[in-house]
Amino acid sequence: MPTIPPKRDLILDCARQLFAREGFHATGVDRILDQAGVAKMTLYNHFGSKEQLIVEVVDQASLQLVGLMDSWTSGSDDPFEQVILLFDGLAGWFDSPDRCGCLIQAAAAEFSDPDSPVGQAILRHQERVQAFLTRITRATECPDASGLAARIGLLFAGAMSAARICRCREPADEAKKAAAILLEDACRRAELELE
Amino acid sequence: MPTIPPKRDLILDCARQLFAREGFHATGVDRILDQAGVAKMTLYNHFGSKEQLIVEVVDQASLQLVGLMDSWTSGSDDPFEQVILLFDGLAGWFDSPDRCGCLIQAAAAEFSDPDSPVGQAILRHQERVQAFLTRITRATECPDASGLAARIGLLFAGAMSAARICRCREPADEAKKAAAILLEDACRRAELELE
DNA sequence: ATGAGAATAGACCGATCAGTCTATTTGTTC
DNA sequence: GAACAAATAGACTGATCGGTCTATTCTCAT
Repeated sequence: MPTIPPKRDLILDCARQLFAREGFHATGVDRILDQAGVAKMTLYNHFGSKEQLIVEVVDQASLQLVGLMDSWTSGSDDPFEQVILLFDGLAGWFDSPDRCGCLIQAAAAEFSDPDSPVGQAILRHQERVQAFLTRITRATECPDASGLAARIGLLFAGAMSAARICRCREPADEAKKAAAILLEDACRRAELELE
Repeated sequence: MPTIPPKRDLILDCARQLFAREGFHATGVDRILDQAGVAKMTLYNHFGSKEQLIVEVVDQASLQLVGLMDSWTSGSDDPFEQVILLFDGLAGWFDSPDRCGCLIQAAAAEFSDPDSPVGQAILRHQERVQAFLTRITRATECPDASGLAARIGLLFAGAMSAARICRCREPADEAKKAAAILLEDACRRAELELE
């Protein structure tokens, strides 16, 4: 017997797909039950409410995305190459046709109250991403690594937002160019200051 | 008698506020009617359906935003200064406490079908913004003005997306720095090629 | 004053919403 | 085989959804 019941993961997976495709408010609980082939009480015994289910879906999606970012960049130790790999990975991520944008951005659009449970989950994600990017930019040894990470994060978020609309990899490719320029510029300035 | 009935604009305004604050699916038609103090048939006589109302709200929000972008940048003819003014304007825009992100991004999150009427309105907005930014970057006389515009557009979208979560002007300020670097870099490369 | 078009209140429709409850069946472990 | 927890189907609740309909009132130009 698995420590985590498979039914629970099944519900989580189906909910994630439906939420991503149709939106959170537009997806009824019954639709999730149909898709998962699961009884209503099974869902409510596991999650208690639709809101709690959404929180867990958002948290799972966040961990999955940050995990992907980590695996994309694991091929190199050089921060410059890592940023390239990061946006290449993102571009590949958006190549899959069934993908419709970033689930966490969608959640942020539908749940604007930062004090709500869902809002808190979104904030947790934002911190995870920022911590990850800062870990990369700190290796450049240029000052203001967190500022540089924030700017690269903006490109990352912008690429996701644009990809939701155009449904292609071009935004990620364009963001890669921009991120490379920002990183190059930051390193150049750091060298100038050292002289 | 005004050519455009004031009741119609009142509905449009209330709907825009509620959609921005609560989301599109989460906002019922009745809530809009209460807020506007208007009878149900008045809304349906003017717009025909909730979906059509959403389309008009999105279109109005798009025209308003592009108009703002135009007014922010109208203080200068220099493309470099215009980009600075653009992100300064955006930062100021997000300073108002009642603002919760970009309505068009929220619409893109909730209506993922690009063929739907709402999806079409979102695409129209994207084209408007891209055309506006390209008009600015073309004045730099550097090659790939549209690519540069796309990259600045990513920063713009990223700043909006981040501001929805952190509810502050910092993302726009950070995006301004990044955009300045991108623009500077593009001009520098153009000069190098001329030599 | 009258006729017309716009707006009104509010009942009403079937569908769906999130969530609860019960009674039954299943699968696993002693 | 007995016991127990997990999952099942499905009826059910009250509320809300988007949308329709009717009958009445308001406003205003003729």
